[in-house]
Amino acid sequence: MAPKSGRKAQTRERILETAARAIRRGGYQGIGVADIMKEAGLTHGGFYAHFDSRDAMLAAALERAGQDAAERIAQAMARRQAQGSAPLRALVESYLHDSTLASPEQGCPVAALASEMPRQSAPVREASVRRIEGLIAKVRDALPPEAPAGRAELITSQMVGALQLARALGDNEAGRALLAANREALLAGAPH
Amino acid sequence: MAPKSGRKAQTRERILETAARAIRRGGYQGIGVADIMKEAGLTHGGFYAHFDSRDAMLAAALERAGQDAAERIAQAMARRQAQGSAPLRALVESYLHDSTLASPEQGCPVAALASEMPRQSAPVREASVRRIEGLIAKVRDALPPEAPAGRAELITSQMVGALQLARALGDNEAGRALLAANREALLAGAPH
DNA sequence: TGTACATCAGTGAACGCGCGTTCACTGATGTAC
DNA sequence: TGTACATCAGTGAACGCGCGTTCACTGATGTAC
Repeated sequence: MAPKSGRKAQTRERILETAARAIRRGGYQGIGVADIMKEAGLTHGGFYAHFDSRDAMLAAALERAGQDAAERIAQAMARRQAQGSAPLRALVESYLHDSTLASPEQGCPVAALASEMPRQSAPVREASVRRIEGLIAKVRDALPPEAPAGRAELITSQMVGALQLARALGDNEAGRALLAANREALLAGAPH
Repeated sequence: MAPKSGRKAQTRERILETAARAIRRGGYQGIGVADIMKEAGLTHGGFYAHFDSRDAMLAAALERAGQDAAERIAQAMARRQAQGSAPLRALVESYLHDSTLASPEQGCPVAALASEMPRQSAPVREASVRRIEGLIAKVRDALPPEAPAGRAELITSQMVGALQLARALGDNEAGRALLAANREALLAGAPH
């Protein structure tokens, strides 16, 4: 693999960051090679100097989107934990915050893409599986060690489903009410 | 509107049923006008005698898919209730049955399409909102009347999220384990 | 019952367009001496 | 320090293809008398 610090590597990073946002905004099928290159300030012809195919780029962009979202969530959790919230509370309040309704392109790629995942090519599906497992692991880390087996899977399912349904209902009263109901249920009885 | 029993109306029904299966299998973007007409045994040119546009067909197909899925779930629930299951148990066991992993085209269109919904045209988004509300209402009907407000929204979020994540993990041990964990959690303490 | 005509559902060729991909080229950067 | 050449990242025109949509036409069905 080429060194990461050269000019070409920097350009590749820029394309990848653009794509990581684009797939969360428009879905796997919602954005084209030319769009992404243009948004990254380039012309479309250069694309294949950086990726073997559109599909290879999608897999890489998904991974990048996962890293980006994980960092953002970690920062939001840290702020809440610094103010005394328990880890699970910090996670749920961050993941299901009202502001996530309006900014899918900065949010969790699993929530943004879940129903499209089974229909992708093998490399993209494999990257999708890793993302889901990573998300479940992050939830598990926020649970107290005595939590029963399977608890992380449940919470992840509910959070992902809630965020998707809320977004489909819209950034309005209905969507926010569904989010709020899920937040409260997930936190019922949880420590501060 | 034209009479529903003529030859043309029958053909329209056939296209609609085909499309209702196709969008659950391939997503809103995964299937074209020509594909659907071919699968319905027709040539693509006739499509516009039945629908104003591809988009109008998508909205109608989503509604049809919802009716189809609602009927199937109602039948599966009835079989279980006849054997003594409480309504909620019958619903959860039907909705999250292992067999749903392999047959999205006969399943719930909300689970099949949720993450694509926010990106569709206004008519399709409106039809999507109606589908989600219909699903929540179906869950509410299965709950005992003393259930707290918001309970149907939670259960719906968890079921939709679980089915999507399980499908993305694949029709294998990982997917079935996630489904099973969610079934058990939703039924913990529920009456038979 | 039969004939002539009108209606109408479905056909298939054609359109304009946007997509993923390729490739010859350009201009900037780096290297040799 | 300067010149000549090689390397390389990015450009932009071009390709083949599939898509949604249109439309002149065909052949079957229905109606009038």
